[in-house]
Amino acid sequence: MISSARPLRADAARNRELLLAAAEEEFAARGIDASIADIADRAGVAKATVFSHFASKEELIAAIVGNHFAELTVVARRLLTSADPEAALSDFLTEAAHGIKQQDLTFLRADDDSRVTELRNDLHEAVSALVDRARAAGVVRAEITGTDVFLLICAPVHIAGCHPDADPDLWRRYQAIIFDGLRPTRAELLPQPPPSWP
Amino acid sequence: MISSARPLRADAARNRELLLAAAEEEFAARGIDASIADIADRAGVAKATVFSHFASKEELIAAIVGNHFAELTVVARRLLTSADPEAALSDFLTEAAHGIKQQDLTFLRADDDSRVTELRNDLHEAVSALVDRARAAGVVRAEITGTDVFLLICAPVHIAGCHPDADPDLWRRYQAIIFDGLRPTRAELLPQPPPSWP
Amino acid sequence: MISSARPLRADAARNRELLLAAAEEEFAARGIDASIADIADRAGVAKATVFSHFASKEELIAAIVGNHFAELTVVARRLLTSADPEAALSDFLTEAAHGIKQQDLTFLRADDDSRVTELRNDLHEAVSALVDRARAAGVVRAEITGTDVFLLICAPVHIAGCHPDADPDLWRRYQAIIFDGLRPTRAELLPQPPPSWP
Amino acid sequence: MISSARPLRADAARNRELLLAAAEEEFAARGIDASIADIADRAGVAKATVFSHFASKEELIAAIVGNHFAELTVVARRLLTSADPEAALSDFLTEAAHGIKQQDLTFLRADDDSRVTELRNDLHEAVSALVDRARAAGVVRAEITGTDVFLLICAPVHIAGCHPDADPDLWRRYQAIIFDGLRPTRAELLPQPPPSWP
DNA sequence: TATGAATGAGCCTTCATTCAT
DNA sequence: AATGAATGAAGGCTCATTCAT
Repeated sequence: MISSARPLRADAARNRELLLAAAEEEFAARGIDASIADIADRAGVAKATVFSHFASKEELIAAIVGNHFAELTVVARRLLTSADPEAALSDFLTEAAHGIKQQDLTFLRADDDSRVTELRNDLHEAVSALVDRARAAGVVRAEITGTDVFLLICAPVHIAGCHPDADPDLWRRYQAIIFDGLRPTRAELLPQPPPSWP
Repeated sequence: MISSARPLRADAARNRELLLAAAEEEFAARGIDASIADIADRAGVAKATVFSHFASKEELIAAIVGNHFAELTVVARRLLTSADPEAALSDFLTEAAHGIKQQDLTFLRADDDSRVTELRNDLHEAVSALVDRARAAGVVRAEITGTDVFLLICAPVHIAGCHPDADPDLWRRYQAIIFDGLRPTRAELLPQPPPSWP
Repeated sequence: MISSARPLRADAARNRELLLAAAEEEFAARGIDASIADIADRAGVAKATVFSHFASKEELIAAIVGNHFAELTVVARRLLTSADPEAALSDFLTEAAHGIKQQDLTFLRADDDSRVTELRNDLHEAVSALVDRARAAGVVRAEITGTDVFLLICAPVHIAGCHPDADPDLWRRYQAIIFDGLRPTRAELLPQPPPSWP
Repeated sequence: MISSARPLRADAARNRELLLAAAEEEFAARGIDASIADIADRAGVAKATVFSHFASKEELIAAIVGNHFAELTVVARRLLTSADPEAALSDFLTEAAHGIKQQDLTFLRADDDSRVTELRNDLHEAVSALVDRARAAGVVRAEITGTDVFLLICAPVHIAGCHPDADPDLWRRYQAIIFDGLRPTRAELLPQPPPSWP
C-alpha cells in the first residue's frame, strides 16, 4: 500500500498499482495458478515489466497479501476507537469481507516472507485488541481470543463461495451465524483450547 | 467407490483403487496442482495407466470428489435413523470433517460433471433431511436450511487450516462455534435469505 | 556410450543417440550457450523429448563430456598394449584431437557431476600409464607427468582454433611442437612443479 | 585504452574506463555470458549508461579485446629493441600471459569488427618481427613463423585452466614446454606447413 | 550524459495428454 | 490393460536493448 523505501517515478508507481490490481483480479478469478502473462495482459504491460516490479511470482503474491493485511490493520485500529465494542468487531468482519475477492485469498496462510509475516502479526495484534475490548464488554464468550477471530476472517466469504451460484451478499448470512456462535449465550466450553499464535 | 457400469478385471480394479488413494493423498499434500506423474509414481503404475482409468485429470478429480459425496451421503442417511436429532447433525459434521484431508477439498465446488452434480445433490438432500429433523426438534434455528449446513461442511477444517501451525484437532473448536451459531438462541433474523439450491 | 542401467527401447535408443550427436554439433558450433530448442530441431525431435532423455541441460552436457572421456580412455588403454611407447603416446594425442569438435570442449573442466568426475579420473589414470611407459622408455622428459599430458590433450585443437581461417589439420603442427617440447632434449628444469591431481 | 575520435568529457571518460575494467573482471569471472546488468553494477553506473558508451555488448567486448591487442603490441615493440632475441620472445609470452585473465579471453578469435581486426594485425606484425629476430638468432626453428607464435599466445593459460584446481602460476610450466618445442633442436619437419595470415 | 523503466525475444523446464508397442 | 516414449502448449524468468525524462 504505502511504498516506503524509494519514491518511484510517477509512471512506474502507476504501473505498479495497475499490476497489483490486475494480479488481484486474476488470482481471484483463476486461483493461485493465474499466469504472469495473463496478469501482465490485464494490466496492459509487457510480461517482463511484471518482473521489473516484483522479482518473482512469489514476491508479487506477497505484495498483495501484505497489502491486504496492512489495509485490514488500518481498519481494525480505526474501529478500536469507536464507541460500541460489539459494532466495532462486527463492522471489522464486514469490512474485511469486502476486501476478500472471492475464495482464493486462502493464501492468507503463511508464506515464508518476513515482511508478510510481520504485517500479518500486526493485523493479529490489532484484531486481538478489538476482541479484548469486545470480550471485556461481554459481547463475546470469555474463551474467544483474537487468534480465533483472526482465523475466522475469511470464513464467511469462503463458505458462501462453496455455493455454485451464490448471491454476492450471501457471506453476510454466514457471518451472522458465526458471530452468533461467538456470543456468550452458551455455557459449555469449546472442545479445543484456543490456539496459540507463533 | 462403487463401480457400476463395467465389470473391471480384478487387477484393473485394484489399480483404480490404488490410483484414487494415491491421487487423494497427493492432492491433499500438494494441492490441486499435484502432477499426474507424482500420482502415478505413488500408485506404483505408469503415467499412461492413469489415463486408461480416467480420461483426464478433471475426471480423476471428479471421481475423488464424487466418492467423497457418496461417502458422506451414506453417513448422513445412517445418522438419519439415529435417536437424537441434535447428535445426528453434530456427528455428521464431525464425521465429515474427518474425511476432508486438509484444506484442499475446497474443490467441492461445482464441476460440470453430471455424475458429480448428481452425487452432490444426493448429499444435499440427505443433509437437508438431517437438518429438517433437527429443526423440527428445535435444535437449530427455524431459518436454517439444509443448504446452509451443506455449505458449512468444510468450514471448520478450512478455518483451522488458516493457522500457520494448527493442532490437528483445532477444527473441532470452530465447528462448535458454528454449531452454536446455528442454535435457536437468538431471535434476530439472519441478514440474508437462505440460499436456494439449483 | 554404453548404457548400463536399462535396455532402452529401440526407438528411444535411437533418439538418444540422435540427440547426443545433435547436441555435440550444436555445442561445437554455438558454444555452451547453444539452446535446447536448436538441439532438438537438429535432432528432429520435440523440445520436451530432450528432457525425457536428459533431466536438464547440465545432464546432457555431462553425458557428452562423459562419453568423450570414456572413448578416450578406451583409446589410451588400447595403445598401452602397443609395441612402441613413443608412437603410443603420440597416437593417443592424435586420436584424441580427432574427437574434439572445434574449440568448445574446453568444458572438459570439472562439473560437479560425480559420474563425469569418475570417468575423467579413469582417463587421467589411463593417460598416466601411457606417460609412465613413455618416460621409462626415455621418450619424454623425466619431469613430465600424466597430469601434464592430460591437460595438454585439447591444446593443439584450441591453438589452431585461434586462427581465423585455419586448415582443418593445422592442429597437427602444434601437436608436433608440443610433443617436441615434452622430449628429453633439454636439461633445464621446468619452471613449475608438476601439478597434483585431485 | 586510447580514445582517438571524440574528446569525451572528463566524467564520461572516467565512466568509460570504469566500465571497461568492470567488464573485463566480470567476463573473466563469469565468462562471455556475464550480464550487462552485473557489469553496470560493478562499475557503479546504470545499465543504460553502458549503452551510451558502447552501442552493443559486442562492441564492449570488441573494445576490451582491442585494448588487449594494443597493449600487447606495445609490449612486443618495446621488446624488439632489447638486446637478447631469445629473452625478448620469452618475455613477450610471459607478459602476455599476465594479461589474460583466466581462460575466457579465448574470444581473441575473429570478430567482424574492423578496428579489432586492424589492432590484431598490428599485434601480429609486431610478434612476427620478434619471431623473425629470434629465428635469425637461431633460437627458434627455421620453420616457426610469427603466426605460429601469435596463435600460441593464449595456450599456456588455457592449458593450465583445464586443471580443476590449478596453481595460479601453473601456466609457466606449459609455456616452458611449448617454448622448448619451438627451439631448433629437432631436425624433423613439422607436419603441417605454417599457416598463412589473412 | 545518465538513468529508471519498459520490453520483445528467447531460454529452460514442466505437464497433461497421445501414441505405438 | 499397461507402459515407455514423444509432444505441444504453456509457464516463470532473464537479458540485451530502447525510450523518455
